[in-house]
Amino acid sequence: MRASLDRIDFKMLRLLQDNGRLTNAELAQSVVVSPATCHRRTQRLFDEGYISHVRAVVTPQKVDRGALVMVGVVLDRSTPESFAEFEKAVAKLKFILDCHLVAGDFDYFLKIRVGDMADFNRIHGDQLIALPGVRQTRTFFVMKEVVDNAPLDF
Amino acid sequence: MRASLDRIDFKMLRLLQDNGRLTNAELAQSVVVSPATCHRRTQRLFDEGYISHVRAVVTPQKVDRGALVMVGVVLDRSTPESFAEFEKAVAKLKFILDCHLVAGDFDYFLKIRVGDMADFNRIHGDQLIALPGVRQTRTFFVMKEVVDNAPLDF
DNA sequence: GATGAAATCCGAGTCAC
DNA sequence: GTGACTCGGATTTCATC
Repeated sequence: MRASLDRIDFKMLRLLQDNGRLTNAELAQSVVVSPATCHRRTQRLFDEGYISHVRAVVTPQKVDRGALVMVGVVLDRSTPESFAEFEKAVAKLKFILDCHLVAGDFDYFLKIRVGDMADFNRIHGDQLIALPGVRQTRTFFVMKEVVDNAPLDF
Repeated sequence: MRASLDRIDFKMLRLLQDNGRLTNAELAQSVVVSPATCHRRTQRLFDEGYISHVRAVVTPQKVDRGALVMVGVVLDRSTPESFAEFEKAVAKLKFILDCHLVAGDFDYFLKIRVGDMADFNRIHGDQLIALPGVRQTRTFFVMKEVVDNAPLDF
């Protein structure tokens, strides 16, 4: 089997990233191969992990998750155990969309979606500062989402 | 037409968010309605904007975009014109996945994906500090992606 | 090892109720 | 909201290169 992607595979990836509902027949037409070949290639993109999954993107504002907040977190101690404990606890909080260990003034950056500022303040007091090992947090309310989760450019 | 979503609609939204490739027939079974009803409800979720689009999620590491960087940006001036100009320029840079206007120590937060640190350093020098009105940037390299773009919990 | 044509099967989309 | 129907796409097989 071919080791990497050719021009057609990349085009398929981009098309599917833009529209995950494309039918195999449409995709085949767009990249000018037969439906059978297109189907096999698409399978491969999934099987080999180029596409991890397909997601219907839900509009946050429509399901009462219109408020976005970025939070910088500093832990008490910078030990592997401390990090592990924090990360384990974060995974359970479903309102946390991103959690990244970073180099710089913070240990972690969180991206959080909630209904509104009141929600966030309650959650912050109840759940964020209660996370294991948290020394301090810095909250950045998002006032305008200029670009959110743009497609990958490759 | 019903003004909001019932329990079945919410379940469909969650299922489609988890797997955008679900067939209408499968979805209908999962929520225990007929395929015809399920089809109409799904249509509505799209037509009324509950689902904005469907995306195949491409694995960044597989397409040489394995490096993630968060960048805080401070502008020279806090005028609407300055903001508008900055935002317009940001929209053209495809390696910027998120750009949010925030309240706090920064004006904007960016989330950026590139191939590696060398890529980022070149881009930072060439394109980020060259963005209109940028006074300073603070870079946070992501050392570990604990959670990235988790599904929305609603 | 990959391709396209053809054949089968099954779901999407529509209509009447 | 359901059931039935038609059409077209998904998926497999197979011959070919």
